[in-house]
Amino acid sequence: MASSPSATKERLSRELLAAGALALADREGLEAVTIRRLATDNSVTPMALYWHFKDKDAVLDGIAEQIYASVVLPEQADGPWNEQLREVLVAVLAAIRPHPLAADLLAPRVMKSEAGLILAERVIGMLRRAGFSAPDATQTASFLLCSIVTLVTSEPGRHAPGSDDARDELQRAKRAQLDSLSPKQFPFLLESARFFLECEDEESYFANGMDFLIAGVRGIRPS
Amino acid sequence: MASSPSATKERLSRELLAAGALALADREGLEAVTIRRLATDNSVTPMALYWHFKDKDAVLDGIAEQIYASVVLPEQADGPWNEQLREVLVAVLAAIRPHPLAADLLAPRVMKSEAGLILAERVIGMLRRAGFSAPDATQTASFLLCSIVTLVTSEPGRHAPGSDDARDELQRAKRAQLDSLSPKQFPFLLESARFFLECEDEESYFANGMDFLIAGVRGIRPS
DNA sequence: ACCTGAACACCGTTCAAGT
DNA sequence: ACCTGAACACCGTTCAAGT
Repeated sequence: MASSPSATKERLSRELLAAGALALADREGLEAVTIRRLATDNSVTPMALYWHFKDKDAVLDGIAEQIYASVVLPEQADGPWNEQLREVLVAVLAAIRPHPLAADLLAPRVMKSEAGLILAERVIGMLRRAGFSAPDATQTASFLLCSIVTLVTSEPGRHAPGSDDARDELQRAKRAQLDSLSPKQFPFLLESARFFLECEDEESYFANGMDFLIAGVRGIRPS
Repeated sequence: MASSPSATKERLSRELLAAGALALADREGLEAVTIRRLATDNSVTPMALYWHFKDKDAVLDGIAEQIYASVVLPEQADGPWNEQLREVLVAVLAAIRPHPLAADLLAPRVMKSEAGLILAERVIGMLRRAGFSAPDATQTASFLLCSIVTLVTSEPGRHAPGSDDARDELQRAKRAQLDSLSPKQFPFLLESARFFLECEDEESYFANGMDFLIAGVRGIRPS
């Protein structure tokens, strides 16, 4: 059951533990990420983790750090601000999408890792050059990054953790609940029910989201 | 220390408990909301709560329900879709703003309360009338509601729980971290540091956010 | 219907101690 | 430097029992 049950007993390390924690979160959700669970998965005492991390929050910081570090930022180039911005946001989205169950950690932790700082610097810089004041660029950049996370965490039919059976069960319950709504009071919700339960076309969902965000920025951009 | 230490020993009830839970979350944050803590605050055994709630998650559902129920939806009127939409989003924002520490609960729980369902129905309906297809209206409505939450949870300088001293300490630490960044590598971040730490003009922050969202919707709206 | 008592399996964390 | 052992204070939850 160990997440990396290599017979070669490797030394523990911050990076190794963080990688295991991320993998665990991806498989079983964030609630499964527990000091004690990580310990047994790494064949070690719970207290061993406290050598590598200050406390549990630092472990979660480590998970977030890994995801931010996996963002492959496009080369700095010149071109229309909106195209540049889009490229960066697409890169962030691509890094977060593989980790829907860990994404809840990200928003409050951008400024807690080198990779997150680099990302924030980049986005703020782009907005500044696009004409935003310093406070507006700051707030908009922060909101944009959170929005990418939201796009992933609130995707309809996001695969929850747990066994397939458990998920089917939950899916059925949700459908039953929606279908039982009064057609007089909730006509649109009834029509929308199936689109809440699963995302038929993920690519167009995310493409729409990106378009929305770029349009939003354009809308409040000082001319 | 009880949250409602009324000498008149009232009977427990779902609503009373949920109200106490929300008040507690507002004061001390969601981590403080614990079955056992609620029990002692209400001078009762932890197990007493299980009569009124299936489990802890149901308690959290109760908190979210209260916030959604506090949304004062504007009268249904006809007028340009964007003005109508704005009014509704403003109403949602007004309901959430008083509860920044509980807001993290809201996004995944819209469809779990009557008030949330009414809200979703309303927004989807508006988007449908504005020309959106059923799937697009569903996804956009869901994203919009999450975005209002994001606006509140990621407001710079959002007041964290804990004593004033503890917060000042945290604030100082953050400032120190930001100020210590390399000016060559993070020029924009340094310029932005103060705007991360506190929001100088809350009203313009939220007004900007609303403008952003409406512009986003306009941007992806089918003509 | 509404609440208590005792018990269980699980947490995060500290502190002293080992190598 | 890196890990263990024992212990503490806290969780959520079940089950049987009381009124």
